[in-house]
Parts: sequence; C-alpha cells; structure tokens
Amino acid sequence: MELLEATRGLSALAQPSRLQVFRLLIQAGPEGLAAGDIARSLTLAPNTLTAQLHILVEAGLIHSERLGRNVIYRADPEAITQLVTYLVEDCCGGRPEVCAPLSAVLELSCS
Amino acid sequence: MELLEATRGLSALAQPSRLQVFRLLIQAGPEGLAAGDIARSLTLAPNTLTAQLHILVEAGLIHSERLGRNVIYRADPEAITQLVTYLVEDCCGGRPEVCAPLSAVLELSCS
DNA sequence: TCGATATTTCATGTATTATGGAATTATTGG
DNA sequence: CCAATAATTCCATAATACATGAAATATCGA
Repeated sequence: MELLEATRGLSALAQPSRLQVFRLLIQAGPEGLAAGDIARSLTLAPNTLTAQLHILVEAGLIHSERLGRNVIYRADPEAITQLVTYLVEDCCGGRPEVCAPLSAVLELSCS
Repeated sequence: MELLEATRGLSALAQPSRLQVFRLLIQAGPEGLAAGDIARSLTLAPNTLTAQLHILVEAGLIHSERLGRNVIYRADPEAITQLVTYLVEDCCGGRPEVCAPLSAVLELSCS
C-alpha cells in the first residue's frame, strides 16, 4: 500500500452516503446487494448512488457484477484490511501496550 | 461512534499530507512530535501544516500540548481504534471467516 | 525589554467534489 | 419487437477543500 492509494481509499469512505454504502455492503457479506436495494435502503437518487458506487469501486473497496437486470455490489474485506493496516503500521513506537486496545476491539467486531 | 463523526475522521485522513502527518505521529508514539519537526520532516509550509493539524485535532485523531516555544502533537490511539471499529462493525454478515484476515493482520502490526 | 524562533491566524484565488435533472444503455417478459 | 425495469452517463450548478502570502501571537535567551 502506498500513500496515494491509501488516500484514495480514505477519500472514498470520507462521505456520509459512501460510508453508509460501504458499511451496508460490509454487513451484507459475500452475497452483496443490488444497486437498487442500496438506493432504496439509503434513500438515494439512482444516479447519485451510481456516482458514489463508482468512487468506491475505483478505490478498490467494493466490486460489482451484473446479475440479470441487477448489478450486485460487494465489499472487499481484503482491501479494507490493507487500508487499516497502512493506517496503523508501526503504531507502537516501540511500546506494544499503546496499540493493544486496537487489536482487541477488532477481534470483538468479528464475533 | 456515529456517521458524521466517522466521516469527519475519515475526511481528516483522506489527504496525503494529513495522512503522512498522522502516520508519523502514530509511529512517534506517546512522545509525539513538535509542529516544526513535522513540517521539516514532510517539507510543508508552517501555515499549511497548522491548517492540516487543526483538521486532525478537530476530528479528535490527534492532540496538542504547548511545551516551551514548541507545540507537541500526539496521535490518539483510542480515536483510531473507534474509527476502524465503526468501519468494520458487523463485518461478518454471519460468516466469521470473512473478516478473520482483518484481525490477523492487525495483530501483526503491533509486534 | 528586545530580537529571534515557533506557531498560528487571516484573507484569497484556484481547483476539486457533490448533487440533481434529462437522456441513454442493458436486460427481462409479453 | 415493444414496454417496463434497472442502472448508468452526461451536464450544469453549488459547495468545499487546498495552498500561499502577509500579519499576528507566544516563548525563550541575551
């Protein structure tokens, strides 16, 4: 992961609608969601949603697949893992106790 | 953590200079760094850096303390933990194996 | 107190980004 | 093939973010 790639990922998430979309897809898991379902779920105009989805795809945080007349979107867990890793890389400054809470909380989120 | 708070945090990190500043402070650990040291380290104009630091402070990701004629900045590990937690909350969609890699990688970053 | 260093504040021009309307492409069912 | 549904693209406008120059504030050492 390099600086501009990470910035693109963070920028993609740094907008309320897109953050909601991403979290929705993260929670939806491997099945993903159709664009229309997302639009209804978050009350977004279809064209606005398309633009936001495109930004998330460009950042590599989600992927799309056409299924019949729907387009299914899915979050990419690998991408978010890399992004978070880049964020807190070498976070301890030589003191493991400083970032221990971080790993602890993340274990919980997967229960 | 709520939507707009998370968005503010992500926006703060979604800019190359600020992301570099934040990572520098994360790696510096509890001692933190003086504004001038950061400016030199990243070759940023002092006033530009101040604006960026202010945004990171507003987002709650870093804190400042005056020490003599310097102002020391430090990253807040708690804040980034909460932000990341919000990002991947309920990330499994009922399938723990999906987000297992995430927690694994984060353990490593603390070694 | 005075000069030097460190940092911040203010004002401004420029560029990027978000949003919504209208038209377009893709797919299914009759 | 035609109508309906799903999603996207194009385009214009409005809002926001960024970097820079100049001035101001705070602290230290002589």
